[in-house]
Amino acid sequence: MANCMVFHNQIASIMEVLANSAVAEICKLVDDDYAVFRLEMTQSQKDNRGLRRKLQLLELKVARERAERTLRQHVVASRPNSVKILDRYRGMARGEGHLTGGHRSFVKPAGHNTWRDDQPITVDEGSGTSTQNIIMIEPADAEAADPGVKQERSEGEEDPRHSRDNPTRAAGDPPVATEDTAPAPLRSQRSITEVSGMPNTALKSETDTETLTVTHRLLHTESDHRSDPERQGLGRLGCPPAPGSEYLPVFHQSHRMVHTRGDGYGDELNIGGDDPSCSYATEMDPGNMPLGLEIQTDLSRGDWNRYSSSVHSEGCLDKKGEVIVVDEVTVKVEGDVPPTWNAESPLVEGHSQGRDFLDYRGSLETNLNIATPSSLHAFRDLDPVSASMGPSDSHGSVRFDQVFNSNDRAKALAPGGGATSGNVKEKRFLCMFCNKGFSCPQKVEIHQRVHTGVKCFSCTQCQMRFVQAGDLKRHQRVHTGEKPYSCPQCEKRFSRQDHLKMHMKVHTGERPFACTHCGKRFSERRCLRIHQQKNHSTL
DNA sequence: CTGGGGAAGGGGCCC
DNA sequence: AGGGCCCCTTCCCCA
Repeated sequence: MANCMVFHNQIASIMEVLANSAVAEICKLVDDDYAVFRLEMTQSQKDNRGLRRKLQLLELKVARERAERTLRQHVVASRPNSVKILDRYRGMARGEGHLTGGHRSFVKPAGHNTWRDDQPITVDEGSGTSTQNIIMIEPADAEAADPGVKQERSEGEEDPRHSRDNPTRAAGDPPVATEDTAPAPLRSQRSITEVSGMPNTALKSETDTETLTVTHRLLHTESDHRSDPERQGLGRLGCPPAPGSEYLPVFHQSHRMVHTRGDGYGDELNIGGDDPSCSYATEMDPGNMPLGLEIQTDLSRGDWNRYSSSVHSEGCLDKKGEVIVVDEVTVKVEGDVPPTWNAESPLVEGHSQGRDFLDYRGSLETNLNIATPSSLHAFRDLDPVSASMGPSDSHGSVRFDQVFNSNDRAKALAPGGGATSGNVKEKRFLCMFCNKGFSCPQKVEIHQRVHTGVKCFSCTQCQMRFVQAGDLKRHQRVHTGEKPYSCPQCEKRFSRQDHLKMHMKVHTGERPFACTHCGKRFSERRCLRIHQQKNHSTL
């Protein structure tokens, strides 16, 4: 019996040893295979990256050739050596171009609050049917030729639409018939030629070139110049101390828009950056992406993605405020500058202190396609928002005529108030969409929601969403019925003070808007406009 | 009935 | 956050 037990134990121990050795062998085999597999994977990925780079280079080359060919066809003959800047967005941004169809596409270069007399402007007003207006701004080289002229036009050059900022009004003059103001005169001779009906390919090519270049620069500098407000000790709403004196374009972008490629590289991304407090979420369907976005995402297949998590932030509720701060090292212009590179764009001139500054609009212009009203709508429709939210309604579209307050931009970039001034509230952080300056990146983020269509604040009682918390709060009075403002002259109550103010005109008989044609006065600008359109239509 | 204008209500956005 | 201005739409009244 004892022998039997001993034998059994020996058998058991042998079995255990055998099992252990088998497991060890299996593990070894798995490890070896896994190592080989990983090696192969790495090699494949390396090959893929190499092929992608080649592809991008080829695309770049083709795009550049195409752009050059197109430029040659449309170049303005008067300045053969000038740098051409294709700027589609400016025209669209002001509600011009094809957005308003037939409106003049007279634009002022972004970030450029001055117009020079030596630059002819050619405005094609008769091409309202164009679906693609391209503003070619030239030339940068003329700036150096006559640097003093722009000082003469540093103010009072704003779009008459923005009468709020009109100095004449500020001086106390009633805003009489502001709608009657003639369309913006050709304020200078800046040579802006709108090329109507230019094929998209031309613009796409330009954008392609710029995007690639900008992306490469970001990649090269990201690790060194990444800005992390939290790491810098910034609070949620804190504004950073001014680390330098340059204007800093703030690069804010929803990373989800870049991460939806689904090509495997997205796995490397940190997608945990969503702000949980924000009910907003953006999903871009690659199939529905605007053309320009595809360009960006093409780049994202490569090295771009691995950096994107640090580049992007949702920015909802101002929690993160991550920005890319691009300093002068980042934006050094090298010799091989694409024709559209804004190395000498007006933006540079706006704060020239011998520093180089690149306009990232070219890169983001790919995403600017999102910001067109139609695509914004699509953008919203793609937005699942919160679980309580249904499909987006028709509200909330971005009105570009309001968005682009050129006077603000002028103030932001004015020599006295810009980077060269000693103002405490330097507006060093630029919106990359419209170049408007802000004093801290958080403000830029909030502002840029205007362009991106990001609306973080949703109403719990309806499907409305808002860019700003205050807007939501104000909106909720619609549901609550709260009307804290009462008219002292009558029983009427209002939910908003400005509505009460407007109402008070009923009692005061104030009619500040007068028609310059017939003298009829109106209490509202809208009424005057309608009146003039119907009775004195010159539009 | 229709069009013009007044008034109110609401959203967008900037300061 | 609140104030303020812009714009728009809608409703109503009246000639």
